[in-house]
Amino acid sequence: MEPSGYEIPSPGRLDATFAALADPTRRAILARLASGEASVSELAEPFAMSQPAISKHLKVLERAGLISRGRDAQRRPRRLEAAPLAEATGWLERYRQFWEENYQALDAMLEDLKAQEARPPTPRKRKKQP
Amino acid sequence: MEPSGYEIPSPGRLDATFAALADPTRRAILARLASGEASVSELAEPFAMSQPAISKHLKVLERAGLISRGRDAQRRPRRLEAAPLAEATGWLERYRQFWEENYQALDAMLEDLKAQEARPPTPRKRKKQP
DNA sequence: AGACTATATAACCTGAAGGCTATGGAACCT
DNA sequence: AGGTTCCATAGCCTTCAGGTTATATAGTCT
Repeated sequence: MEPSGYEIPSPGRLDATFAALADPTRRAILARLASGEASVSELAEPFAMSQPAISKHLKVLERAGLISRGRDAQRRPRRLEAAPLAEATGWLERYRQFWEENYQALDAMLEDLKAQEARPPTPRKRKKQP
Repeated sequence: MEPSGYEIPSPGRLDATFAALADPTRRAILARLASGEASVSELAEPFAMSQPAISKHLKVLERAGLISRGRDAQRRPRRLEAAPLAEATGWLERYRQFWEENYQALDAMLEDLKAQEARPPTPRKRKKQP
C-alpha cells in the first residue's frame, strides 16, 4: 500500500502540526501547494531566503506529515498531505461552538446597546460574588 | 472600552496562535478553560510542573489573545478568549476540501483525538540530572 | 503588624529553531 | 566527459522556548 498517507494520530503529531503552522513561510508554502505540486525552487522563488532555508522548512512540514516528496528527474516536487490539517481542524472543532456562542453574545450585546440608546441611562455598579 | 480583548487579526497573530497551540500543556489548559474560568493554581494542579512554568504558559496564551485575566481577591482567574481560535479555524477552512473528499475514517480520527487530548499530556522529556 | 496564600518576576540553563555559507551528489544535457 | 541544474547536508551562529529555583508583590486573615 502506497502513500494514502493515513497515520494514526498521536498527541505528538498535533504538536508538530501546530508548530509547523506557526511559521508564516510554511503557511505560505502550504497555500502554494494547495493549488498543486511544486518543485523546491518553485516554492523558494517568492521568498527572500536562501534555498537551504526553504529546504529546512520543507523538512519541518514533511516531518509533520503535511507534505510528501515525489520525484520528477532532478526535481523533488512536494505535494500537500492534508490529513494533519484535518486533525488540527478536529481539535479546533471543539471550540467552534464556543466562539459561535461568543459572537451570538456579542450580537445580543449590540442589540441591547441599541435598545438602551433610546432609553434613560441606567447607572452601573460593579459587584462581587458571594 | 476595555473588555473582551478583541484585537484585529494580523498575520502575526496567526503565528502566535498556532505557536501557542503547539504545546500540549497549553492545549490542555485551553481544554480546561473551555469548561469555565479557573485560577492559576487550579490550572497548574494537573501538571508535573512548577507554578512559574505554568505562569509562563499562561503568559504565552495571553499574548496570543487566547485567554484573559480576571480578578477575584488574590486570584487571577483565566478565561478562554476564543476569537484567535476562530481565526485559526478560518485559516484551516481553506483546506477542508482536501481531506473531506477522501475520508470516512475522519470520524474515527476525531474520536481518537478527543480521547487522547482529554488526558493531561505525557510528562516532558527529562534529559540529564544535575 | 505579621503570617499565610496566590501569583508574578528574575536569573539561569539547555536545547532547538531558523537563518547563513559552503559543499556534496544525483540527474540531465551537450 | 564535463558542465549545469536541482536539491540536500554539514557546520556555524544567534535567538528564543521551556523548564528550573529563588524571591518579590499583592491580597486576606488573625
